[in-house]
Amino acid sequence: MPELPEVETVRRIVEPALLGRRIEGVTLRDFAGVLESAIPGVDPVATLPGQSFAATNRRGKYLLLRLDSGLTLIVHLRMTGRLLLTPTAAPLVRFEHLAIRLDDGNDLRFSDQRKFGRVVLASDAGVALLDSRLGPEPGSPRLTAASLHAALKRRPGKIKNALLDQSLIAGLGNIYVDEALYRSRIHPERVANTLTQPECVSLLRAVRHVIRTALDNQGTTFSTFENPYGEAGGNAVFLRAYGRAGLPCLRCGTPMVRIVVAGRGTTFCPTCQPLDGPMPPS
DNA sequence: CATTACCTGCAA
DNA sequence: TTGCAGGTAATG
Repeated sequence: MPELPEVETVRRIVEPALLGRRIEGVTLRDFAGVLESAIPGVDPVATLPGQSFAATNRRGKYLLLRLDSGLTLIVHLRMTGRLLLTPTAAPLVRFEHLAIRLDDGNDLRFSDQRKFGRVVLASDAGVALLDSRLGPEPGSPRLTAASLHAALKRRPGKIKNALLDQSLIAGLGNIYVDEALYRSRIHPERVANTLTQPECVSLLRAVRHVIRTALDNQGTTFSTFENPYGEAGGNAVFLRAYGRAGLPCLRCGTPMVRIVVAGRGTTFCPTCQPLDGPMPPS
């Protein structure tokens, strides 16, 4: 489940491999829908060859590969998408739907066993539109406990739903939302607009901690995530909530509970994360 | 606001 | 054989 740390891990690896490289050819296989155009009348397969990679950026869970023409390939891995750097000579394997041939003997390939991920060719206007739909990055100085508190005040739904909303904060997904709520001792079903200012301070600190830790460990590989060289991330051993249903809470020993919130499997500690708010001092 | 569709490998 | 995994768009 690639979230911000996984996508940023991918970006940091592909950047040195792509900058200055020229696209020599584009191959689409059975699932041609993986490559889309957001520009009417522009066919990516015809347009991409000859263009070179000029910059890489990331916004939330979107990877932005900017070309010297000013166009950008917007990549979203969704759940099982992978961006791979592979020698051109290596045969395309199952699930590799798109191969972008570079001028150094390597391919940039997009693999996805579930056909949810996309690579979209967009103009600067398309990138700006995407940017406008997303909230601040977790590390942005524009995001403060006060701004988070104010935004949550307008949210009558559950805090987990709010944190999964990319227009509130960009880049969080199921894993890091559960981790951040566990660290800040907030029940995932707490009504967002009831969070106190101190809870928002704690929650934002927790969000930044779990994202930074995952980045430091090149992302979480729970089942499928791999970086562009096929290597797993090292953050799974640092997870304290996600995937631990039925196991003892690492703080108090209470068995962790699994519920469904926002249609997602959600793991939390019923003792450390009470629905009625912060625990009174003991 | 919440829930479902999309998709398919895999565990139970 | 069934249902779970989940990011996002679409739907209720």
